[in-house]
Amino acid sequence: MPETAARTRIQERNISAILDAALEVFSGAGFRGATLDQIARAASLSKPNLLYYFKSKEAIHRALLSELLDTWLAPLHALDSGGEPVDEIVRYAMRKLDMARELPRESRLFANEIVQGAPHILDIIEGPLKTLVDEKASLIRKWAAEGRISEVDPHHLIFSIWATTQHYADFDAQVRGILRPERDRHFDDAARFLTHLYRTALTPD
Amino acid sequence: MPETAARTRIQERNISAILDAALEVFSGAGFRGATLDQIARAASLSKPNLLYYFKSKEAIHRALLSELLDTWLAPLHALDSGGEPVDEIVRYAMRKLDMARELPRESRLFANEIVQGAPHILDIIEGPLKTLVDEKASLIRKWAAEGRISEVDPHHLIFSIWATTQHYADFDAQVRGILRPERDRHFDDAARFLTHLYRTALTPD
DNA sequence: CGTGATCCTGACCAATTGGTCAAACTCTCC
DNA sequence: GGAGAGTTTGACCAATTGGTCAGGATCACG
Repeated sequence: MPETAARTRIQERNISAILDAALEVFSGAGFRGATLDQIARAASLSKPNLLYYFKSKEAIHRALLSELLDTWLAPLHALDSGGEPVDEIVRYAMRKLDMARELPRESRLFANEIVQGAPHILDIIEGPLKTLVDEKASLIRKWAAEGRISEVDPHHLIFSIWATTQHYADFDAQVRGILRPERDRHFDDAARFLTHLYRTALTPD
Repeated sequence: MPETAARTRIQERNISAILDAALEVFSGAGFRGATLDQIARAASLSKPNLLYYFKSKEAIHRALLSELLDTWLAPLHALDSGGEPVDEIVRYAMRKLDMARELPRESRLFANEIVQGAPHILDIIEGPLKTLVDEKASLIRKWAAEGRISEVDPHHLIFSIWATTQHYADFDAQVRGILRPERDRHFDDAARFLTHLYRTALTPD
């Protein structure tokens, strides 16, 4: 665990192996449900070797969360004042839905964390995340004031987009259990449904 | 842990104290994150005394889930073919939102379980729950075929109602963190937003 | 090749956890 | 008030868990 700025090839490889293994384990079991042995096994390393790179279980978890936060919030950052408002919001929802499909482990990592009261990231939620959301909420409110989308509460609009899209990653077990024999094209169906939902609700008059 | 049919007053009191304590602890920490000591403390009982009433941690968890399942699905059961379709569905969403407000622990109990792959209730999801949902989906499809609501995928409509309403219980920490100083009337705002969302999306033409 | 830094491991540890058990206590009901 | 069922507990246990440590293996580099 040397604090040198540059990383050895070995460090590079092992640290990313650990983070990947940790993502797998933490996202499937939550912080407390995950064990260092599981992570070590998944990373093909010995437990003491894990602790050579990260000084504690918490340190791994913290590193994971902060590594992934930017990725996770990128789509909201990309919500731009440039385009056509309704399209812009629908495209945001679609981007989030894509992320639920392609990064389900990341989604579940945050879901686990937040369901249990967000003990490790409350400061981020109340700080940078709140700032970002408030900023985008202003934009949406402006669009509504200009009559370019219908009058909706921007915060709750954003929450509903998070909820409906992340649902397909976080509650995957339930979705699959209920859609059972009807094949795996359910992300396409979800995309169609959500597009309709938000387009009709946001289009003015 | 006598298997007698009728329950002593003491059994009555202690079993419900245990289930209430377990709901508190399991919903806040997940199955694996919860400990018997925590539950025992919350129920004001000794740990061996807990295990006198339930023979294992799993048994407590199982009892909780099955006790709460009916309550949890009642609103969907109540979705009736009688009323005006759009009202009926919007009222279903409102009932679910009320439950998120009044029974957040129950919501988080199920959320924890499902996020982690639903290991203890997969059979219920794939069995009775799927049956119920498929049945209500048929009803919704019928309404759409009759032109009384717009053409939407009924399964994804139901998922989106679950997602948007339970979000306020399951991700409460995040919602509160972001809405921070803006007071606690956010359930009313959510109700208004969701009513608009589903009413506009479901009203035909 | 050698040497210092980096990397890795087996053995070990203290704390926690789910669970057991025999003995003691307490309630109920005749 | 006493007998038997029902209730409670302290002491205990084996397994698991997060974490340490001294020493050995391996790498980079002059």
